[in-house]
Amino acid sequence: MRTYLNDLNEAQRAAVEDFKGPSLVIAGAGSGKTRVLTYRIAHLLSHGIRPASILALTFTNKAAGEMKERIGKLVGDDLAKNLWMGTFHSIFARILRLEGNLLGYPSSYTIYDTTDTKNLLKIIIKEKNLDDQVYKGGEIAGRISFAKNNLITPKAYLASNQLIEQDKRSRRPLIGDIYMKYAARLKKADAMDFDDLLLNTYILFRDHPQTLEKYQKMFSYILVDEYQDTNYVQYMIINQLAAIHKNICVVGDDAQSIYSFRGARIENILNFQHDYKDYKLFKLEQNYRSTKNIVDAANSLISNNKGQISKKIWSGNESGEKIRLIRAATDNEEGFLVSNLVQDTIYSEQLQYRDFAILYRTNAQSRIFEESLRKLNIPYRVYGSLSFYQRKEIKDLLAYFRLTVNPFDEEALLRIINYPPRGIGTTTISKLEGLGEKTGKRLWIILSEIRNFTEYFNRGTIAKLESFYHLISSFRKNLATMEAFDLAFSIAESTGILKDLHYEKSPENLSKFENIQELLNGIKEFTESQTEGEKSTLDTYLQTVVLLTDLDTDKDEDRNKVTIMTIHSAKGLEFRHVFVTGLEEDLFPSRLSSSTREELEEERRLFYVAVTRAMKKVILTFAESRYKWGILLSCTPSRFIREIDPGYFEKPVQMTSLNHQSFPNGNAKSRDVKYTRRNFDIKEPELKVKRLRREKLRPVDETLRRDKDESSFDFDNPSKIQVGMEVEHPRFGKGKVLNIEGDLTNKKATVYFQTTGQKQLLLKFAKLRIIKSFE
DNA sequence: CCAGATCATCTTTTT
DNA sequence: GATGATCTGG
Repeated sequence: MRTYLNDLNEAQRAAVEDFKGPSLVIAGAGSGKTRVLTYRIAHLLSHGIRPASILALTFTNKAAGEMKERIGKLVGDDLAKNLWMGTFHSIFARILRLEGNLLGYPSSYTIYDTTDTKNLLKIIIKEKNLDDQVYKGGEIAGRISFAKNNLITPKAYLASNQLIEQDKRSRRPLIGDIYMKYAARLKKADAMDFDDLLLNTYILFRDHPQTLEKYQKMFSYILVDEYQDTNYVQYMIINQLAAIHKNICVVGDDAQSIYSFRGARIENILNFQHDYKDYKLFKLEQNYRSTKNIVDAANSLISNNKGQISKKIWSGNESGEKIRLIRAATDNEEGFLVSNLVQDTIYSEQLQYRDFAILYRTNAQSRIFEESLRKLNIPYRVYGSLSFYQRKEIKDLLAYFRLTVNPFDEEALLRIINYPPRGIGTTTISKLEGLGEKTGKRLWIILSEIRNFTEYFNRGTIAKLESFYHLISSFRKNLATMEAFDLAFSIAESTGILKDLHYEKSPENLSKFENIQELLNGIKEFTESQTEGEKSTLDTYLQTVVLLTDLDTDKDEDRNKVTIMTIHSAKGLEFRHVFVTGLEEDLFPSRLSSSTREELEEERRLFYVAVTRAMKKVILTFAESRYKWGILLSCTPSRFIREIDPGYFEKPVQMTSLNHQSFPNGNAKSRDVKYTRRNFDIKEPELKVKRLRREKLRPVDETLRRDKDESSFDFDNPSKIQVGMEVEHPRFGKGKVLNIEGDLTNKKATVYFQTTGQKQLLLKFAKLRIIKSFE
């Protein structure tokens, strides 16, 4: 039983054994951070501390699940099961289910995801008759999120001169009002967004001292993972909870702070010593994961950043292989080279698919790797991108579930009131919304007394609305008694969603049908996983499902697959071989994060995270040209490649050459990869059909499109455009026409042009403005 | 009111 | 290229 301490090195062991009082664990990449956390918790448990008095906050649900499993193996599942362990959001959601009535929320409140939030904001912006070009849903959502993460309520927002001034300067003075309205609408719908889960928990504890005290006493030990990525609210809540016992252990690595865009404050970890004077510091500096070469390369990269906690990460492993750098001509070739290299390596080194990860900066890059892997019949799993739960058919069905659990959930109601089509159109819906505004009543209430509104709706419409009301009501009757799966299945069936998709067997519908099946299977699994006595009704299912990400729902059959994901989602994971792709200026580092030093340093930390995921081998790739918004443009290799000391690369690389288009003497040439013996007779039914359909839709996708602003674009006489002419693209600037393919007079042509600026762009596109013509 | 077609906008990163 | 918003003819 006590032998587990022998699994740890000295620093780890100290951090595990010394569990009283505040401690700060600075844990470099691969230094056994998770191991320290799990063993520390196991250690607490083996000292007789009750599991229910331990609060462990992790970054993903998956991390929590794995940790629980490992703790279970050390000290027994029955102990591990009762730990309070999960993400900030899921733990606080749970507390708000229990205590939210103090703030006026029922325990069946709904959690709005990002899409719901944006939709609601769009509605509000429309209602206020504001220009949706100035007030864009996403940006307003970001602003409101920023406010919530900094404990600024709508009232406080409107009272803050500074914020109002900022908004005025950005010509959006009414954001505060939108925020106020938004908060009211959420409340009216008994709903919270992601940020509310944190903000409301803070408010709950602030305004209800007896409740705070209950949890302060209950959680005698608090552990926080990835502390460098906590934001202000999270920080405040942790401090609230830890105030009595002060047995708080935070673990993190300032070099891996990559979430400032959602309010994470790297200072939280830097200031821990001020917050808890008698803190103990533990530094884990030995990297067990990666080879010497990888660790040293990562160190040489991160040393380009200024402010960090001083530490020396080192590896006692073999020196290992050097980093490979691969240049590809296009993004497509990048996918091709990477996939082939994966396959070759699997053969030559006898590896498994799961040993490989392909990482990138933006989700949009996933498609190409999917296609190229599919062509080679390599199984893969994409994480993130369009999360399973974000798909239309899934959201539709979930909306029925949500409405059944919480009929005031307006987003859900509006989503499905006419899906599948039941003759309730936009006119009716906007009348309903207008009534809702006017009377202050929730839409569901209006529906319930729809017969009183004969002056607004005609008889037919009233009948339709009433039957919708009865449909949902009939589900609600079964809510308390029926099992989650049975109810879900009967909803999917009686709404006609299942039949609809099954009836017409187009490939899209088939995949939708399968997705819905998968969702239902998930619910089935959920029903079965619930222990005896626990209710497995639909509302308990919904409570967990919103906060799940793809990462959390790993299945056995997914285990031996190549992993494709953003670097952000790769945090905390490790793979034998890691491809870091798309290493080009304006992509990685992102164009939007290249303006200030702080932003650039965060991008660099992100790259650091990417490289340190690898155990044995790192492969960096970049393309010389890439499609973006359907436009081909040429790219410059990322500065980050040059920031790694050249000595860590496979062949000496003349770094200066990276500034230019060409590459020196055979370095990492595309032909380094053999791909002659591949055959391509592969099955990819989905893809082909999809392509055909698209082509039907758009027989000529290189159509020269007519711009609305005809005065500034010379399309009345497109034949004027000639090779050699100087032209201007609204986004990419001035350039020269290189080549024209197709028929200009019929406005069906591709115009290639090269910009004259410092960057060489090659565009294939539509909108051109002539600056100087060939007279 | 609806379905299909066309337009418009978009890309960081996530709980 | 892909999604959601908007237009159009039935």
